[in-house]
Amino acid sequence: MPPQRFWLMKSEPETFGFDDLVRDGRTMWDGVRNYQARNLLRDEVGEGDRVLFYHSSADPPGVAGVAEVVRAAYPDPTQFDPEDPHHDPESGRADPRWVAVDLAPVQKLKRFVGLPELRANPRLKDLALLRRGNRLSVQPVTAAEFREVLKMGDKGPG
DNA sequence: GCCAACGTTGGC
DNA sequence: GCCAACGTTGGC
Repeated sequence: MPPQRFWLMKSEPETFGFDDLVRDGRTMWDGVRNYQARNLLRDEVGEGDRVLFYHSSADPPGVAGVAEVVRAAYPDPTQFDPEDPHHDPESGRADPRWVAVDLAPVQKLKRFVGLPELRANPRLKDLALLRRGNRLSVQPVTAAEFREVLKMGDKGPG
């Protein structure tokens, strides 16, 4: 078994938030249409990896919980569906362009860790999420960064 | 609603 | 291969 790795994945809570993941028990994390993110999903993200579930375009934005990758990359079915907003008419079933993974909830953080708080933590200064202009919907997180965010979410600020 | 940042597209 | 135009992301 490959070593467990750590990621941050974004979701818009108005569409699908961490509480929805807890309710459903499992979800297909789909709709990635960026090549850099696709390559990470396809080549690097593996079953058993741990995920910081980040609420983007949200009020407030931040990390809501921890998820686990329960199925590694497979063809994202939404790319073939003409009714789906993520439909890609140029992707064919013989050579699918986009992939999805499945996630399951591990734990909701005791306390939501908002973006300003992440920014304020010097231990997270290299977090990919905080780099200027970053828009990737899946990003690598180091084990130390992952632990740090969990720690922040386990108790009060400061 | 605004706008900065970034990716993609397409004319040349 | 360059680069302007355009679309999207996402915080504020």
